[in-house]
Amino acid sequence: MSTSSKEAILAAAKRTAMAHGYSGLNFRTLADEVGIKAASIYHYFPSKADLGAAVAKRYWEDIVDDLEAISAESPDPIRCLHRYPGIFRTSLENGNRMCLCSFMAAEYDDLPDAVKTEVQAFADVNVAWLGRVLIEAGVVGSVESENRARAIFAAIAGAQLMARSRADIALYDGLIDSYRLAGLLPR
Amino acid sequence: MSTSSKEAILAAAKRTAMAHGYSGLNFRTLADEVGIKAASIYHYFPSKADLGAAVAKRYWEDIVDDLEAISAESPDPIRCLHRYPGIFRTSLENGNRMCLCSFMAAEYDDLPDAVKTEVQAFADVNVAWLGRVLIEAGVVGSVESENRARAIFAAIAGAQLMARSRADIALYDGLIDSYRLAGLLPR
DNA sequence: CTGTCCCTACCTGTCAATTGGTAGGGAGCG
DNA sequence: CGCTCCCTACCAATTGACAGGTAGGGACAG
Repeated sequence: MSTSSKEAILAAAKRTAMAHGYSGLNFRTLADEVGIKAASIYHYFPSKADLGAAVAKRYWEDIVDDLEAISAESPDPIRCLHRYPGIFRTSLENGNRMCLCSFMAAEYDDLPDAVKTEVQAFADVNVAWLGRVLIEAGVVGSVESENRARAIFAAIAGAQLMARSRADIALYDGLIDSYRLAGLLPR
Repeated sequence: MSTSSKEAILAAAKRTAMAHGYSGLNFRTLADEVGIKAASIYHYFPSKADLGAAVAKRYWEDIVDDLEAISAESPDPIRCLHRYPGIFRTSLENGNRMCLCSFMAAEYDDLPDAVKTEVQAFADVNVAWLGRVLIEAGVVGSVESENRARAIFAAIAGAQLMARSRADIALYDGLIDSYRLAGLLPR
């Protein structure tokens, strides 16, 4: 097969979790989408918690790739910062989905520990990248960079959440514009 | 009884939904908390969708009261804006819970239409209040007030989400500080 | 004052569907 | 043979929902 079942399971689980969260994942629906039987998923993932953790981990690993791609393609750090909101915009474009880890942040209380860890890692890699680029761009000093990075990350997650609740990408774009106008993001 | 069963159901459902979302609501657990049987809830709410809509509606109605209280107690609109983040902070203080409607915004795809309506109403009343106070404070003109209000609302919702995923109120406070430093919120 | 009627506020019992998870088997490959 | 990959056939628990019953109280006619 061109893609293994394990990869297909991860891909389908990612799509589902971005629309319905961790609690919205279930083995039968997932198996149908992949074209195998529910019990077969247990061959690759011993439990739902393991699957959830694997999906969340793969999710932030993919985001790291995207961030590195932006850095590689845009030598100008300001240009990188301009492109950053596009990552979250993509989820909305893709069937009004949202960031897996934002959804799971809401589900925090019901998440297995292994999944919580990966959700936090997602925020960490985003904040790390943002902090680095903010310093390069000279937007803030190294002391404030992490706080500002967190603020940008949280604000964009909130914008995505609000836009999703109206199924309105233009609302997302407007919020990003407002963040720039207000001074949270560079112009 | 001092409080009717209907009110007790609404209160318990609110507490649960703020921690586990709409999908986390279930009639048996709810009934146990109230001290009645699951079937009895149907006497007050014909379906889970009706219960969800009633809880979300009550939620934003209570927020309207809180906002009016802030306006009444603080003649200075800047002081009102300073106090606004406290509303979302309270949820975190209360067992690391989060805004009911932020949670439900994530669950958007699985929400009955009646519930969606109330979730959007929550955002509307917040944005309306913020927009009004922003104008009074002279932070922005009447043209930009709604956009800025939405930006503040979304950013604070995002801050709450991020703080919840770490069960860390200090993180929330830090984010609000950063919003002020960056110019999104008035100093 | 009394019997009838209907309402509110619950209850017991049950159902069908969905869920995460398990036991054990089989086909094919090295 | 042993390993990978996937299957059939289950199970127990949970869930939203429903049917039908009952205790108590108020209203009101006779």
